[in-house]
Amino acid sequence: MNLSNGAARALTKGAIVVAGIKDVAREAGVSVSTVSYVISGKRSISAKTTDRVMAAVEKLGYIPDANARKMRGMRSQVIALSAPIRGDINQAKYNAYFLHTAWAARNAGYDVLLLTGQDAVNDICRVTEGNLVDGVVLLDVEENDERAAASGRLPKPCVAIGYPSIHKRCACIDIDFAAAGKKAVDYLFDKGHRKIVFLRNNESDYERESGYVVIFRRSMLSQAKVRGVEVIESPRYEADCFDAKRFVRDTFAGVDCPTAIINQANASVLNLVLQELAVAGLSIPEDVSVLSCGTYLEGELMSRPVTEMPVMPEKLCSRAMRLLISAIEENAEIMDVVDLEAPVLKERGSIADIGRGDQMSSL
Amino acid sequence: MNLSNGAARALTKGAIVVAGIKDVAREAGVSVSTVSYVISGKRSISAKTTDRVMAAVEKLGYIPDANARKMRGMRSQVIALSAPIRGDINQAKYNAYFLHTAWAARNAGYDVLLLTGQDAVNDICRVTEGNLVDGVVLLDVEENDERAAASGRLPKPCVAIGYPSIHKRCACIDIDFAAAGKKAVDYLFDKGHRKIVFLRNNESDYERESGYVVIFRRSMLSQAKVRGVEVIESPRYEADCFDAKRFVRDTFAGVDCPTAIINQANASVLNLVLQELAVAGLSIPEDVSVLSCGTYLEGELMSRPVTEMPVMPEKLCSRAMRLLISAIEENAEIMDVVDLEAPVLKERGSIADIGRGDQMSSL
DNA sequence: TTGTAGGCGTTATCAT
DNA sequence: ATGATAACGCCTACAA
Repeated sequence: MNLSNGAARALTKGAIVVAGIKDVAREAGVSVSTVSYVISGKRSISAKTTDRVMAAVEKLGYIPDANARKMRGMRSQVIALSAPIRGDINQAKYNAYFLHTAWAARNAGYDVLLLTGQDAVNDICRVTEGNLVDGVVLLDVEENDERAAASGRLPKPCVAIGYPSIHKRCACIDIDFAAAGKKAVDYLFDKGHRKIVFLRNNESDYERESGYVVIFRRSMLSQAKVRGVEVIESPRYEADCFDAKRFVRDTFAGVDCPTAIINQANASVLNLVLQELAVAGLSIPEDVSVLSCGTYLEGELMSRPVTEMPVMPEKLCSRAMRLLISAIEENAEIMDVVDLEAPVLKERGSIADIGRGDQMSSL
Repeated sequence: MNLSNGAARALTKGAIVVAGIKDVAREAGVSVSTVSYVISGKRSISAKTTDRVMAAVEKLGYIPDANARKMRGMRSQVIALSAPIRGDINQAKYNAYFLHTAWAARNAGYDVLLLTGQDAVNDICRVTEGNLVDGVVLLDVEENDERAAASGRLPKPCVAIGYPSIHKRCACIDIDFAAAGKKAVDYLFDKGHRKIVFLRNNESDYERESGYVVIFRRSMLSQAKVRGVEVIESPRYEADCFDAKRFVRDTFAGVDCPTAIINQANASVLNLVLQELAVAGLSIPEDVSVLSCGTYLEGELMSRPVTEMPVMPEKLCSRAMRLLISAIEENAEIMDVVDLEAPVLKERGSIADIGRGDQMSSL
């Protein structure tokens, strides 16, 4: 008999009583190990004992202490999600990734710890080395991402949603934006377009070399050169400062104006442009074709459907999570995995074939 | 001398070595308690010893195990953020709250654990009783919120951003939407408006009695009755299915059409309406006045500025966090706190005074 | 089938 | 000023 705490061991936290495994054991009239085994199911226990124990668990509302459990080398069942807030806090694009990551994690029995601090590398080290989390997902990965570069030192597996140039021991999941840039040009080329305007993303994303934004643009421009397609770039703008009226006026005023728009801006900006095109009397796709890339317009309220090469957060998140879980639970070696998904083009009738259909392009 | 593990105690996790406090102690040639005190600073240690210990900490990259720490009754420095995903996963409105909560938490030295599972009450119990978190923030609170109703049983403090009818032992932080509904009507009344169209939020929010949406509408309608203001309600619609063209046509076709819009829909819907108003040749505020409520348009890309009574997530989140932290760190009794902020009206020139200025209303 | 006991890494309470 | 050691709550090898 344990003298020091054989008596009522129920702890009071504030006004609320939290039962421990010993309380359950006493209530059920068995030993603590029996309770533990009933719960973990790692040993066969007689039905009668099991019932008594479960009844006690129910009665006391027993929930094992997550920390004591982890001290025994068990997993914490928590995934860290790194999404550093850089500059303005209005990062609407994160949202889908947050939710889908959390969703995928929960389905695998994990919770998500949100790391949004500026000092991301530090935070990640802290929670992995402190055994707070079992693995890490990197969001909003830049071309030269210091988190990905530091992932080599982490004691837990790590997956990036994105494709940084340095990715020591950190798996990468993304859409193949290089292929996407090429495909966008080829697709429009095949439909006869020879002069295209590129509607840029807001400038801050280029400045910090946000991975996909840069890769797509670079590849698109290079393929345009290959095909002999002329590309005009929209003027640069800061987030929430885009002048759609001016853009439309300047771009589509002259006689030899572009026949298509490749959009890399977000849904709001694109919506404003569509609106201004309508005001200017230009109809889609008769007067102007529109191809949106790196967006996901299906969930957005657009003033008209737009053909796009979407990035689907749900898919990326669930694949990233599957990979991470396999590393956590089956010790799978994922460090060298680079999984770039081929881009998909969703036709929604915003692109016209302007009929120089004599050429063919190979994908 | 401890025989069982006095030797090299550095644990290997995967290929990475994690040092424990014993390793640091051995490296520095001191006892574990000395290391602990150097780190916590709870006892004065000679400068020489301190230096040796810190050097060892640096060298080994020692980071205390968060779990062992918590076993000793320390805080986990983690806040749970409950934002159950109901129905579709495209809950863009959550985003600002996620980021601002995380931001406020980090400033106070806490991380955020995201709980988005369907079974919110269960998740909250699990993480609070399991000592995974020090406190809970409730998001997207409904009129009859089961989480708020269950908060009485939680062993950790809890703050709701919202104002549910039942809130046992759970503090509430929100904007006073009842006052906001009243103020919206009074403001337009004072400017001479006597017939108003209410642009509803999407239907799912009313169905599940999302707190603020319901409270605002109810109070607005009741005050309209008091003032003798006629209110037409926009047709119901599901998320992402709003027909703006039709709404504008049906509402502003006749001779005796409304002179003002009170908007409760999100920025996308409102943008579509503004667009259609322009197409219909109606200008703001000359032909139609617009007052948006429960939105936060400042961060959005609107086709024109709109006067609004904004809900500012940053403010709510930081107040909620302050309150929660005071409960956690100073054992403040916050259970009975209900903190409803007076609504603010941001003029942005979308409302006309149509000049029956003979009446005055008291706020 | 069930009970006993040791240990996970840390902090706090002793003693030195 | 520093060291040894007993908890914290749980899991599991070993004993019965």
